[in-house]
Amino acid sequence: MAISRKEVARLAGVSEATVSRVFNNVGPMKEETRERVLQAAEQVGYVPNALAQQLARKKSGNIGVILPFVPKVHLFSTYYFSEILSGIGEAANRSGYNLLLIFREPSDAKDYSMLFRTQKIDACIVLGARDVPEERAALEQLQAEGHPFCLVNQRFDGTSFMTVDADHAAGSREAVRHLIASGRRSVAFLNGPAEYSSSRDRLAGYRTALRESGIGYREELVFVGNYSRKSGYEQAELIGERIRSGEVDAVFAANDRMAIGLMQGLKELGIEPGERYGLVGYDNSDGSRIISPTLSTVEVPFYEMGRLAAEKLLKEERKEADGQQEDSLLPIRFLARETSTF
Amino acid sequence: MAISRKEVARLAGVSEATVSRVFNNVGPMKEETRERVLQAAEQVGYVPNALAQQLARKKSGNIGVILPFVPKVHLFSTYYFSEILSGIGEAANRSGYNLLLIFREPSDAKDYSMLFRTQKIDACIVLGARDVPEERAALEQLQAEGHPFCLVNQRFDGTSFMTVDADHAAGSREAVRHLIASGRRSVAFLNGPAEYSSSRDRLAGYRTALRESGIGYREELVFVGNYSRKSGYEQAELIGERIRSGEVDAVFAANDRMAIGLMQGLKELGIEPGERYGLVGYDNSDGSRIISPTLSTVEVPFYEMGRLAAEKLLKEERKEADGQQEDSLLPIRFLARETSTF
DNA sequence: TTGTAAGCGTTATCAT
DNA sequence: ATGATAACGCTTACAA
Repeated sequence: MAISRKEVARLAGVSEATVSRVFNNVGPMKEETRERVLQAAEQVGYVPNALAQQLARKKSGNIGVILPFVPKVHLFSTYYFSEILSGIGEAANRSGYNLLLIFREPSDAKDYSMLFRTQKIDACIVLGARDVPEERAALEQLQAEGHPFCLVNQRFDGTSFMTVDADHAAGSREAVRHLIASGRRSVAFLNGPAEYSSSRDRLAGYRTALRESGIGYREELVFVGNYSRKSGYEQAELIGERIRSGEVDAVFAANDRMAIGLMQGLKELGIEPGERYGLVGYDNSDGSRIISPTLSTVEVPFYEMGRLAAEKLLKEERKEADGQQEDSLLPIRFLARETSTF
Repeated sequence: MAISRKEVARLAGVSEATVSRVFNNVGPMKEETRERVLQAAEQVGYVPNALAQQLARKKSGNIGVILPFVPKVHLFSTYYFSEILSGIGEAANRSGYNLLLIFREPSDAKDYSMLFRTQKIDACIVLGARDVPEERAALEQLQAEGHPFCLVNQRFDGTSFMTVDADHAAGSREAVRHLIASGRRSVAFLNGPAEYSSSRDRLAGYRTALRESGIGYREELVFVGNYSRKSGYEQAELIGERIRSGEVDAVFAANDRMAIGLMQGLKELGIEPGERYGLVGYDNSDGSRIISPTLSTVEVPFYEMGRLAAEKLLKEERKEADGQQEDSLLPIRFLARETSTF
């Protein structure tokens, strides 16, 4: 059994309350008493019991991180989650919070509220959310019940959910502008599902860039995958035809994985990126540097986004936030590489 | 404030103890009482407070997962951790355990023991451990204090730590055998740091394969990187020379990242894999399929390893283990792809 | 500056 | 089959 305050108190000749005070560094206390307690604690190897603290404080000290359960995942980039998670970890660590990992099984009902009501977590960060009724309902419930949470890389229109997002419209606009500026005339767009706000943002950026260049938007040049490499690969035939016919001379893909899949598919059809067609991906994933020719892409500050989400949440926990915090979009950076160069 | 047993008890006209019994499904009880309680709970929206349960049970219900803190990580494969983590998640979820993520900062002293003594976790899984004195000491302390833990993909010789590992010696042996069988005569080995047992296992497998083929082991054909792509890239010059001189006609790399780095470095020197030299990596990472030519590699069941580690631990928690569980090595699978084919 | 004692919301033992 | 009640180990008024 563990050593408790009691023995420390007895050994130091003080009350249990005093031991607590010393360990919480609260209230005034004689330096001598302090040292006596600390020494006694050291002697018996006492450390406060976190469970008891949590119960007494009514705080678990845990931040829940909800992320899609993706065994054998190749849907999302693992890079994406690793970076965000590390960012969250850094901020949480620094504030003495722990991270409770929660895999959101596709099957089970999204009842995030339960995590709060059972006091397992004090706040949570939701990754990989989609704008579907089920998810919206779950988040609205959280908000209604006053539980602090923050979304990363996903906004829900018409709500006031706390969110950390990057400026995907700007990133996409730049990517497409680059393609046009380098002489491409007809840029196809391989987007992801519209349930992700980031997909919608990218579409907006794509359209903006076209408009700014006086190029008409043509719906038949917009293709949709699911962000997996396979889904990019599968569009190769269709898009390849357009390239052959000269109808398309560049593709902007909503992420690197799809871009890479597409690139591989087109290659099998004998169509190489660069001269033949310009290609830009999105995420600056490891793969984009590995593939040959190297993939032009857009860098997203995932790590920063995770860190920021945790910091916002923690700030609110400490009540430092007066209601609204500004909801700015983090800047992205376009990276020109070989696939978009002649 | 949260609703507690009290109100439920009052509303159902029973004692608080009875409410607990119903929720824990313990002891005999009249079906009618049961329903009355459940209904009352439903009515006021009662859910048991996890913190109170944990304190009373002296169990946090958390499994700690310790992993290296790797911001902007490109040292370890994120694929590696994602897979293992998902596997752990599946097993833990199924048993009602939560995952507490703990980033091991390179700087701070490894005091895993504290996590147990404060009762934050009931058991833990250590990822990415290295066989260095500091780490050994921390783990030995855990064992001495009787805290259950399990290592994944890393063994410590001379200890009886619970471990889940894959048969890297066999995997490496097969990889090298394949290279030799396909006509290569002089296989260099680009290994990772010896603090990882998996590096040492691979070396053993490499040597076994050579011996079995009657080829002498030559230390000067063994190179060491740190598992990063960069470290593979940096060996290109040295290894390239050997290839040019005909001293080396194949390379077995201890992971895909180094293999890919090396491959890129050699390419810049005008040396292409396949005909010129055979190359085999290790991990079957995404990159191995993305790169061109595709990288022959060895598949490791990371997901399974994570799942197994959690299951072993949970079995012990439930005292189902009679001391020793068998410590078998999970099988790996060699995948021949383009870089090792003529 | 320190002690006393009332929670915190359960679990689990012992009666009844 | 159910009720009382003592832990669990801490935080935090309130008293002294």
